[in-house]
Amino acid sequence: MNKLRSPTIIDVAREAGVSKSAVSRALLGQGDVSPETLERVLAAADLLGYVPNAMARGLVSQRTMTLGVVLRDSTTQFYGYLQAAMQRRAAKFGYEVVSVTGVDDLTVEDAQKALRSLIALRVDGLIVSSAQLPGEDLVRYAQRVPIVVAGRAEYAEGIVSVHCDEEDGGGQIAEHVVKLGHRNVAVLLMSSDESPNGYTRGQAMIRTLEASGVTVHVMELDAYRAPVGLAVMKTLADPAITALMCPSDITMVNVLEELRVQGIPIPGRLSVTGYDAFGTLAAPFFGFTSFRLPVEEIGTTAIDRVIELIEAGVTSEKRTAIPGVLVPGRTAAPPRR
Amino acid sequence: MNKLRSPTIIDVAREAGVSKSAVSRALLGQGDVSPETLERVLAAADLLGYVPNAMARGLVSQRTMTLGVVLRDSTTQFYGYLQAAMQRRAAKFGYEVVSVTGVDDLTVEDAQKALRSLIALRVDGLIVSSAQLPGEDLVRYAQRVPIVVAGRAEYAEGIVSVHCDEEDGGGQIAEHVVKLGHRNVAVLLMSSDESPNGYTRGQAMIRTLEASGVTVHVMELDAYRAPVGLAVMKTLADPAITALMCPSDITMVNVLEELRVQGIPIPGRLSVTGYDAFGTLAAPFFGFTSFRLPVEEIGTTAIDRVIELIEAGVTSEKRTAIPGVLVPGRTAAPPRR
DNA sequence: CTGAAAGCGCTTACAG
DNA sequence: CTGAAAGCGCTTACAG
Repeated sequence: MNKLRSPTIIDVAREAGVSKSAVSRALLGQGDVSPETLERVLAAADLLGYVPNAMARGLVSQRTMTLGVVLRDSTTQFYGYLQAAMQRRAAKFGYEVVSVTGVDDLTVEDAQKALRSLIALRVDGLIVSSAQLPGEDLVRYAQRVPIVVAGRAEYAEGIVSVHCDEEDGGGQIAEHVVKLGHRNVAVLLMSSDESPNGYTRGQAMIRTLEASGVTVHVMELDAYRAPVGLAVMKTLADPAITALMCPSDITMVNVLEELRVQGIPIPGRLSVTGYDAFGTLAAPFFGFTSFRLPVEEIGTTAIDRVIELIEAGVTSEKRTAIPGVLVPGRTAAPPRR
Repeated sequence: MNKLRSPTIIDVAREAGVSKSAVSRALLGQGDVSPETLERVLAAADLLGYVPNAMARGLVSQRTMTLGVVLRDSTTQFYGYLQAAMQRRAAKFGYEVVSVTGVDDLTVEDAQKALRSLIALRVDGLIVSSAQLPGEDLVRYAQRVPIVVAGRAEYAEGIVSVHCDEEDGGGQIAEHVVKLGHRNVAVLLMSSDESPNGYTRGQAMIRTLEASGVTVHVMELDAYRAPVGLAVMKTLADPAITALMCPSDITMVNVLEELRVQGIPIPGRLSVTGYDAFGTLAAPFFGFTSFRLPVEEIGTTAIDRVIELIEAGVTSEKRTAIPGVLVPGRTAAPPRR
């Protein structure tokens, strides 16, 4: 555990018998160096286990080739998938991705702190995926560093966003329920504070159902993980209701547990739908009727946008809504006559 | 999108009408500053939206107060939970956590690249959670920067590790199966290359079963997500076998799907067990019989160890095995007579 | 093709 | 309590 001093460019230069300028050029592969110098530098660097100090490098070059990502909560699978997709895409362009995540849920304060530490690291670009951060906080920094919001639509001045087309998604899954023949449907609606996405998709469901002449029973919900007992009770109390639409797969699992405990047959007595359809809950075994969020494309596109911003200063699109895909399953079926 | 130059300490100094040394002292809160200077500096910094350049700061102070984390694959929930736990703990000590993740699966090469870029950032400590990275690669860097391996036991010289007590875990869940009365049990065993943890826990299951006089049928598996069709077929072909033990919940879900398609009643014809028991698959709705990995404690302890190493140069324990807890569920029951 | 010099934005002794 | 100076480890014009 004796802390060895990390070798610097000076050490490499001494070992190779050249100047540190030569080492820098050789390692960067830019500027001219003789083949012989190149070889000696490479050998010396390897021998010493030299890893260039990114701070010193970034300080002078004013570029870090690093993208910062603020994640709302890494325990939610969406963020894990997003992170992976971003990393994969960024690597293609030679950028590194470093991320800071919240725990349980990122408070506004946490998110601001995370944002600041990423800015302190002077990342070349920032991707924010946290519903909580107010747009104004972003605007303030967006003049200095390119910022892209991933996972929700952002309307603040000068902020680019990439998100799922919730209008389309909520509409598609509601249409699926309509086509199955349901005429009385309960919808669990998220509060818009807690989840703008959940709210938007819920409203889209409601609109689509109503447009088809379906009677809609709206039940409000505070959070994806909020208790659903009451909503389930109210749904079952009305024998006319034959389907229950949830704002997420997590919520759906909670609903299904309530129904299981009460011995309610699914989809016999009640059809149930979710939303998300990726990760472990998307396994065929569960057979959840859901709607797949295009998490991969959201990540990829967010990276593309931020790199456009970094390298060209402008972006091709200010807001990009990416469509997902309906996932029919075994939890929703035509209503029993 | 006009890229504004970020304000530097010089800008703040000018605005406050003091020297940059004074600004530095005021902002760091160390060294003496008059209350008046303090106030003016704070006001100026706030006005300008000053965020200290972490690179410049790190370059001179030789400390970054940042911990680097290499994650195998952020789409696996274990890593998401680990990341969150680490972040939470590190924040308590004033450290920031930045993580680099693999995609799908981190190759040795990816992991090395990730390690190097974190070292280039001159993080104060490193936590590696990737089964693939050879111990020797770690040893090489461990002389320079404290490294802790999280999630697997590491025996390489000078490397500290924190992991689940797989011996105990495999043993406990096997004992549960024994107590239920099974006398003929199939065990899906991971290859040790793919997953040292999976292999260790599998061996522990086998040992425990055999010690109780149970007949064990070992079936090898390449990966957690590998197809399980053949193993399930072989298990069902032998009517004496009444239980099937899986190395993870993910594998278990695949097994259950095979069984569902074939219409095999669970746990009537066959009891099935998993391993992991956190995240979405741990919801009561599923009722999986499993064993909970102490992911929270692994993360917390890993952070504690790396901070000990950074601040004291030594650690209280070289290898820490943390026990998990048995989660009885509805997928395992006494065998049908 | 090469090296000496300046400078990136900070912190930290060091005088005063 | 304050500011001038040195220096962290690099890159980048600039002469040669």
